[in-house]
Amino acid sequence: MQNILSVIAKTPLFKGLPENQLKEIQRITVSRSYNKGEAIFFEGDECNGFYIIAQGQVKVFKLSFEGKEHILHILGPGEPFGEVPVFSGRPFPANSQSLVKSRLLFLPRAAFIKLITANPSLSLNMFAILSMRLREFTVQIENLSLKEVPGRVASYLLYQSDEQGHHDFVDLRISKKQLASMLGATPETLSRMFAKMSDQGLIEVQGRLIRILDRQRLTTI
Amino acid sequence: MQNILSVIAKTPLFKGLPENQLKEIQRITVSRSYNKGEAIFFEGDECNGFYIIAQGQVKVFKLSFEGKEHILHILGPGEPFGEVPVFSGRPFPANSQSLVKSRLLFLPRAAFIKLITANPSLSLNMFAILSMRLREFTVQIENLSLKEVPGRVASYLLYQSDEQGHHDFVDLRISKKQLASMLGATPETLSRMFAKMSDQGLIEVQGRLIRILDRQRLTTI
DNA sequence: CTGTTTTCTTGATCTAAGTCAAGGCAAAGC
DNA sequence: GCTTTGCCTTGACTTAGATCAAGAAAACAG
Repeated sequence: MQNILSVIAKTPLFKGLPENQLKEIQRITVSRSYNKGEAIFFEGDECNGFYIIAQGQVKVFKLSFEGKEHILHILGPGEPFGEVPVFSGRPFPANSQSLVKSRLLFLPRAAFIKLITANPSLSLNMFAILSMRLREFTVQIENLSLKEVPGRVASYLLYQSDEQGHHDFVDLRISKKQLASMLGATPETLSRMFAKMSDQGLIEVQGRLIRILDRQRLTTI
Repeated sequence: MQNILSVIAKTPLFKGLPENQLKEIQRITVSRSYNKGEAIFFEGDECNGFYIIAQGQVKVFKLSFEGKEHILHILGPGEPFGEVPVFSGRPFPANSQSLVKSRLLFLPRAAFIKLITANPSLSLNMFAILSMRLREFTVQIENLSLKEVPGRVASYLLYQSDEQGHHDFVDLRISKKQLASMLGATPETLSRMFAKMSDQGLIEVQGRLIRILDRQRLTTI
């Protein structure tokens, strides 16, 4: 198990900060453990801090009135979440749940705001992260409203393969049910899309590993 | 025509800042004019600054491969836009176009970063703005993927009536075609929904003015 | 290893909403 | 004034994807 300091040092949020600042951050963080399936916060909860993932995997999601779920983010080690309401001063806008056994670092609101006020380079990092989230949401909204399911699947695969640094395969790293929830579709539909795309020679599905056979054609869907 | 300083002072991004900081911001801004329909920037353009609307109205939108347009925002006086890529150092993620004759303030990237580094309270104000917008996107995603068109129309009307400070009517202020685009639907479908909701005694449509007849029932759609 | 639970796949059916088409209306321009 | 252009509405038709259902394949717990 890594110590708090090394986790903090690797988080993009704190990149470029001097050692003494990192230690100061370490002083205000609290480590918390969550079991698989355990709730971290609920939509509407008051927010008195945000989280950084030390180990594990977490989902942030919305629930419809009928209990249907849409996953907004799936986050892994080093990534912060729940930071939005820290600044808006409003309750959490979505739910969060641990997908596996996870260890999280909790940063209390007041202490963090003090820190960020005193440190311009931390501010810039935070701006970059918030901007990035905004951009991701922009893409998600674009996909949901302009593309149909096959198009969303294709752009997800292309985006992830870039992100993972490969050009001919993608490791989904999440269940297909969860992927369906992220793409705004049902598991049945996603399954059919994978089958169809396989028939068309676009991809090859082996469990959670998707081999990209025709990248070119995939971009035009 | 208002002067630059009074526009800056009213912008949510800078509201509440002391006079001297406002003047510093004023010093780095450039005023630019745009005609109706004129492009402000395109998706993929390098971002060397962002904009604030002094006068007029602007849309920020994405284009699908087939040329279908999805409006992300319609912005009016005092509202900033294009600030997202300033910090992440990425190109513009969407297109922007002036809907009417507009005057915009342009804030160059380099000068602005310098300013922010020197002003922590400016940062905190801007964090709050970004966070609010992220919250709004969260709601938009929820609406798109968890609700059907009638539900989206209903929540838009309810949200806007609150926003405008009325409880029994809404002035759309944009064309129904544009509204349809914002809600991820076609103009035909929106028209049918308005007709249906009128039949059901939920609303009354008079051009761009929508009278809310049964607020209670509208929330349950 | 074995039973249990969850995930995944495939088929049959249904429906919300998109597309195509045509007519009416209103604002903008000559 | 008239004409043009774009906006809005309504109808007929089509289709993408949801739902329901049931079996196969993994993942998990004891």
